[in-house]
Amino acid sequence: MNETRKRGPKADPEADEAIHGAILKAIMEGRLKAGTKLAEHRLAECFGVSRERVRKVLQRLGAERRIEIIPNRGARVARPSLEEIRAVYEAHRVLEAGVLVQLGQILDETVLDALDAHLSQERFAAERGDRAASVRLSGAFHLLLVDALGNEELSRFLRELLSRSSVMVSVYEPANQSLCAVDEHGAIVEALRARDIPRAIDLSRHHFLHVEQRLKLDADPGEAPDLMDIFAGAALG
Amino acid sequence: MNETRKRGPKADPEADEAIHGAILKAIMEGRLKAGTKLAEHRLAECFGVSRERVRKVLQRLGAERRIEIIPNRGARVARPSLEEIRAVYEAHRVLEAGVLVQLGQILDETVLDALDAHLSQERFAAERGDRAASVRLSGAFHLLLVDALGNEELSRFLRELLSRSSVMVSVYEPANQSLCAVDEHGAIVEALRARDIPRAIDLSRHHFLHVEQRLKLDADPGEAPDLMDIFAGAALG
DNA sequence: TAAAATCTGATTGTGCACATTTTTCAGGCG
DNA sequence: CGCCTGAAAAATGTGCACAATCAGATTTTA
Repeated sequence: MNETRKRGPKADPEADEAIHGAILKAIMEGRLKAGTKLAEHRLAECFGVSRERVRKVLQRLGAERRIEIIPNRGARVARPSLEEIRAVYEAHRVLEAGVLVQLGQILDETVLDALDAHLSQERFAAERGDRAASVRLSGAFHLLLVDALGNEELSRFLRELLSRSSVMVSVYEPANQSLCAVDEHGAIVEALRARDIPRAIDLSRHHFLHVEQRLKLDADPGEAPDLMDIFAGAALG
Repeated sequence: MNETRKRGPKADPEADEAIHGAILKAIMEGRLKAGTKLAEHRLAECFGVSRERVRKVLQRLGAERRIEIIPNRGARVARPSLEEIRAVYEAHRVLEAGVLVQLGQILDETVLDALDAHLSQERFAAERGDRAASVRLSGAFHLLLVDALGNEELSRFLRELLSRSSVMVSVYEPANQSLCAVDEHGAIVEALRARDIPRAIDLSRHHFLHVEQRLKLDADPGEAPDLMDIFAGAALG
């Protein structure tokens, strides 16, 4: 009785979570591009729920800075300015420096092995030329670093930053450049294995500055996509 | 015409912001203690607004992790476990390490002077034995460090962490101990002035470990305070 | 008498109707 | 041809009524 959709006015926190996750996933995967309008009634149709439920989820996404809500003008996927993008990348860079310092204190072989395993996946994706996988794994590398600390607060903050930069990629990044050079990730892991934290920080720093430099501005507004297509299979799933 | 309360069903984003700010301030100042029930109808009375408006604000505070919302059981001020507290302090410590690294790159006399001025205030408050001011200034010191970077993301994240630790203080900190020794703050500034970043990081690290060690667990539930008193002057202000 | 079950008052969750604002767009004017 | 004007249409914001659920008191039962 849990898998059938409940139409009645019963409390249903799972549906909220499902819709939140579906929209967030669509943003992360680039299917929802920056600036796309998120009309309440339309979304309600897509998911087959009431407008109020969509509304609540949008408010939450807004509080999480995932989307931008303008009073009386509705919600749209955040279209960050170049300044904001710089700030997000800088925040990630600063955070990672701190993470590396802390990693130097608690580093063990298990973490290093996990990082090595991840690097293999990254290299494999790069060899295949699988851009989608490369983008995903590139973000996952940095996530792996914070998750190694086992700190919920830091992990969540980085996830927030990553979800925002994923939007930026669709706006400011030319389509055919790889995001994070695998070699640079590898160098960081090497420095970590050698317990040379200052070098790891410096490598991380230049790695981010590299990525920031690659940002380019092409204010291509693009087409307004059909929400029905984007959330095709996700209706109450 | 802006200072009179508007009863009509007009859009009023300012009221939301005002209520959000009032509750947040009450939490930060320790007037709302951890675990306090935040009943919707009661709050609506306090602020003289509809229940839905309060509801929306509570949802937002929940998304910001300021309060805890349990389905069908309402909202209460978060009562973090000892584990969560440790995590928040650790997150602050890790973040500040990264901040210090970045500060080493952009540090100038203006920032150092601002820090010195702040230290004077802290010392003055400590001499007076003004505990309230000490607590406030102690948090402000760390805020000053991130704000020196001029990065909106980092500043907001730290503010979130601080608002959470301020709740913790009321739960786990014995009433009569000073929070951050001014000397430790001063030592960090000294290391910064000497451009000795590794030392600054180490000082910061031990400073936080110090504070963490001082945490004690006295699960005093306390009295249920009267919300009407707490938000006495804040009705639509 | 103590534990379990039930009932009741209070609180939270949801959909709906309506007010308000924004957007769209057709028509007229310079 | 472009631009302003204004009214219709669409979308958002809000309060209200009602349903569902929970906490505490009361009653029932072994």
